[in-house]
Amino acid sequence: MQVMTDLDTAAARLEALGNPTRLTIYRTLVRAGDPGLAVGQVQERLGLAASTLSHHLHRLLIAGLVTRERSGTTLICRANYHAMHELVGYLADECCKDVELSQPSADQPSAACR
Amino acid sequence: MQVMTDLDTAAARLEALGNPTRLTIYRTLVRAGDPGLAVGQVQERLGLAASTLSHHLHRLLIAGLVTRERSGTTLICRANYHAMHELVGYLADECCKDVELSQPSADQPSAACR
DNA sequence: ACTGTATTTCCAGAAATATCGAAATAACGA
DNA sequence: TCGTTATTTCGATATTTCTGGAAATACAGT
Repeated sequence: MQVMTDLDTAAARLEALGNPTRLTIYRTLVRAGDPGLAVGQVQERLGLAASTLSHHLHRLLIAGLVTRERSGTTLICRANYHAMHELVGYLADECCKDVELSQPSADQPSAACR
Repeated sequence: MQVMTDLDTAAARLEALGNPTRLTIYRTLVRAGDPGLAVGQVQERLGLAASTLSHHLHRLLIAGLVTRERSGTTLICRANYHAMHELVGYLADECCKDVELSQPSADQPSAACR
């Protein structure tokens, strides 16, 4: 697994997920799994204004956490597991060495969790 | 490990970490390890205005990601590994079932990562 | 009590964010 | 090309966030 080295990238993804509405959207897409969901289906499930949803999806998209693919007039959205995995890997490196193994840092190793 | 069930709590922690300055502060505290760092030491290392640093530390504090303890006139800050571990666990449950095991959800299981 | 050090709180301004309705765009089918 | 459906972009407003200087608070030592 490729370790995310860019702190700003990690921060951008954390910020993208750090909004209850967007985290709910992301969660919905994760649970939808491989087939993904059309924008309209997400809107239906969450009851957001179309423009609001579009705005949040855009944020998730530019953060790399969601991918989109056109299928006719509808756009299919999917959670990008790779980006999330990178992010979790980054957090694990920063804190919880026991969740994911990583190259030892020059600094003193962080204490084990729990 | 206790699974974090509150989406809003997760979002609050993600938001707290989703700012480059705060992520840097948090990272600094993680690397400082068990002895922690005084607020002034963090300020010294990162070169922030005292009030700005105080503001960000407060955000991390109320998110539960950092703990503080007074030692004389200085306040010692430490990364709260438990909170981070909970957060990583939550993200893993939402996305990457292969990082952490969790109770199966009623919805269809999310696809494996990578 | 007074002084010095460490840190927070208060204040204010600039910038970013969240929300939603209305209008615009994209793609399909007839 | 026209109409319909799906989605985004635009515009506008209310709220929140980020930043840092100045003042206030907390503690220790004398």
